[in-house]
Amino acid sequence: MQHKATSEDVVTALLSASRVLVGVAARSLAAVEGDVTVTQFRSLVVLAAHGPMKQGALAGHLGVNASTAQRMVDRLESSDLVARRANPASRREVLLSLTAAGQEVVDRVTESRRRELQTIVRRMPAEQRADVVDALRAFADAAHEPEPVAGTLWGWSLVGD
Amino acid sequence: MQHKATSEDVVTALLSASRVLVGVAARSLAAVEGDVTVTQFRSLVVLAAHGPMKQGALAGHLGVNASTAQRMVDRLESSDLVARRANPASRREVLLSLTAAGQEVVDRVTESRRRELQTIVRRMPAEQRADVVDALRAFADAAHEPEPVAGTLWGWSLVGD
DNA sequence: ATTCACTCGTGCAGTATGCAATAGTTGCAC
DNA sequence: GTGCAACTATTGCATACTGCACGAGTGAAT
Repeated sequence: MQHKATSEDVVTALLSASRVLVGVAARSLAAVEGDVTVTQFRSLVVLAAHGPMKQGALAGHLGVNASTAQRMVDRLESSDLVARRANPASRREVLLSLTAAGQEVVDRVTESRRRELQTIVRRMPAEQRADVVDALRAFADAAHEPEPVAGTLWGWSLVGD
Repeated sequence: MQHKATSEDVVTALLSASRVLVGVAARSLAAVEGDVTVTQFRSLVVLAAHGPMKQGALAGHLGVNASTAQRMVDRLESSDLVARRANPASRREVLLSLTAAGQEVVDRVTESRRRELQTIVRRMPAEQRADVVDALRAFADAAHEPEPVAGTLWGWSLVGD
């Protein structure tokens, strides 16, 4: 069983594993669910990862239309999760940044996700963990650690970014 | 490096791998994008996997409100991807089933996804593939192959189901 | 016959999404 | 300096997704 793994087998295993990973991500977001939508959360993650940016840049990272970002930021601003401030250098730009509350949402979700994954991992025999790391690393390498998934629908920036 | 994998390492590797998997899924859906929305596609997948069912059942599988399913089916019916037919046994039920066109959409996306994963897997050294299978299987097992992810937001039924 | 549970359908409200058009800002060429 | 082109944010319009609440038809149990 160790020697004859067809790529079909691998693909099947990958699909199976992604079901789990996605379930984890979904639950971790639901866990903090304080009205924060998926897309809204994606925005928060991008801002947390890359720091303050223009609205257009955010739209680019999310792979959505500028107008979509526009109105999402409207709502995030209302919820006090994101702050708009004028760019002193150029009056036509608006700089977005996370508020403390926004940062806190990101932290809570991330924490929840890591905790749940830890729980699963601890159920695995310790000797096998090293194999998982190697295997997944090999997979990710083979995949090229992909282009930033332009225009993604899911923006799994969620899962890391 | 083979002997001391902390669960932190594993979690990190998992997060990294999920980025890849999600990217694949996103692209495979975009590839066929003929107006079909994410949610709509999820519906098609569920129907393809479990066969004809009532609207309420579909809503349950998707983890959405019955009214959401209701109107989504309205649109899928307009697009001729799903057919409503009365259940002869009980006049209060409506049975949903995939049309040929609907089945074809599912097939195309699935095919695209598998093909892309295959491409990645083939880039990996063959000896390592067996490890990946074992590792991912162990992970999925440890995760319990989760409860149908009730109320999922992402419904990665997408990825298999 | 009445009551209760199940199903589907609809109205209402809020969010997300894209395309197109508008308006203010900036830089560059002339 | 005037004017044009590019950049940025914003708004209008149309559609889709989402949940909650309510209504209507159907079926089953008492």
